[in-house]
Amino acid sequence: MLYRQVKRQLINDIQSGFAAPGAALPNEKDLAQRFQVSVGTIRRAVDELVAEHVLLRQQGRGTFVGKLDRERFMFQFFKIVPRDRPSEFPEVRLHKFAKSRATQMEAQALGLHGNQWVFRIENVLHLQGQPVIHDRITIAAAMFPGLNQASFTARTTTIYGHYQAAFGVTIVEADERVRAELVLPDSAQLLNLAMPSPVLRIDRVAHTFDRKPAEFRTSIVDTRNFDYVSRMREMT
Amino acid sequence: MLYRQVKRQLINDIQSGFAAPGAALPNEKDLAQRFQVSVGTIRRAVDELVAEHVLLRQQGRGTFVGKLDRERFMFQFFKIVPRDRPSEFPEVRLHKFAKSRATQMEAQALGLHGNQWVFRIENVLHLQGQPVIHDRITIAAAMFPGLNQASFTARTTTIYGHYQAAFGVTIVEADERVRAELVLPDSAQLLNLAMPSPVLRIDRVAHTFDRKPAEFRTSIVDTRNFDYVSRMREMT
DNA sequence: AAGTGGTCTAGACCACTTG
DNA sequence: AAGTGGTCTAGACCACTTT
Repeated sequence: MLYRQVKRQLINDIQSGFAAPGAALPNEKDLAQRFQVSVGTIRRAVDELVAEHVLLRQQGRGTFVGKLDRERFMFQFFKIVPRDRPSEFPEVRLHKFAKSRATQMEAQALGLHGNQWVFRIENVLHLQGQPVIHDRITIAAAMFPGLNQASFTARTTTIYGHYQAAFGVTIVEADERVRAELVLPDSAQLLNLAMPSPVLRIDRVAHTFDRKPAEFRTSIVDTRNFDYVSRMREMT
Repeated sequence: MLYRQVKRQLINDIQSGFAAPGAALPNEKDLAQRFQVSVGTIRRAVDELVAEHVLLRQQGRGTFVGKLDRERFMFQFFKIVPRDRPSEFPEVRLHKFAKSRATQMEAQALGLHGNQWVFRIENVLHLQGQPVIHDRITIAAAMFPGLNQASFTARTTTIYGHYQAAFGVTIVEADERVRAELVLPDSAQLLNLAMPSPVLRIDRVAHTFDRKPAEFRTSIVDTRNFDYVSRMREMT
């Protein structure tokens, strides 16, 4: 299980900031020397991290730490697509930003004990010029020290890219539970929906390494013109 | 790209029935000799098929052709789970079985040209004793020659297991599009729902090897007590 | 004890990117 | 031309299952 130890070390390098998002790793021979293992063992460890999109290999160029930019967010974490059109990056408008105590449900989803402080962020996502998604995000204040509305709004990347660049929190996977509901008044107003309308509700827990929960998000989606897409394959 | 050729050969062995579901493959050394490659190349090809759940490796015992039994169906293809309970295998009740001409939408989903014959199968799936899912399945008659209601009903395994055992059609992946709708009268009656009720609608295209479409299925789900779950990771 | 897959090694050669 | 990752080889040794 040498390759497991190598993988763990590489993850540590990323979490500690020693290997920054977008930066190149040493070549495989050098890594092999550093860890005192063969190149094949390095490749096995890197193989897994590439499969998880944590690292990115480019033949002839090198191996790089994955950045949570728009492209990666769209293909890995954004599953709302137009019914008969190509996919599109949403326009995100901040609706609310607050700091308060976690509810019991939030604490459970985020693995907190007691009434820890959390940030609560609400966004309305627009597609093709129309409001389509109402997001409520909850994150533990302890994991994102110093976060505030100004810095959050001033970010130049995706929300997950901001978590990664500003707080060293790399989101690597997410679990979602989806159901159909009648829209509630607050979301109806934000999404310009009549009052009984069916909407999709998505509860997502996003995790960083070692399946540690980092974000809880509930999305209300108007699916008159958009679908939630899912591909069933592999599923490790 | 030798390992690609080996993988293709192994898939052919499964599709042709030469390697039957549940049967053991020759050991890695013998495979290496048969294909005139090294064991490492065999391992690489088998690695990928194991990741796709087409093959199953058991240390000390051997490598086996994956069977689409209840366990595999549940963890790979059945994503409707109780909100606060462990998952459960559904009781499937046949509601309709018919042979007719494909609609344009079905023909497109299944990659047919013209008004080919299709089987249309409707099921009601029960969970915890209650009707929860209304399935409409469409499959091309040409891909399932000789299928009839008697043999379909008499199957002793899952529907996908039946495709595999009786017709050599192995489902390996599925694409789904999910949305919220108000239930229509026919589904409302089958699921005992009042008449405006929000339900989940899932359009699924299931594929066999080489992404060849094999089944189109629309599921209407009562999500008052159940969720559609999805895990975002890897996503090759 | 014999047979299976699981891990690791050391090295060769190829394909691609960059200067 | 030099440096990177991608493929393939041949073999050693380990862990597990079965007889």
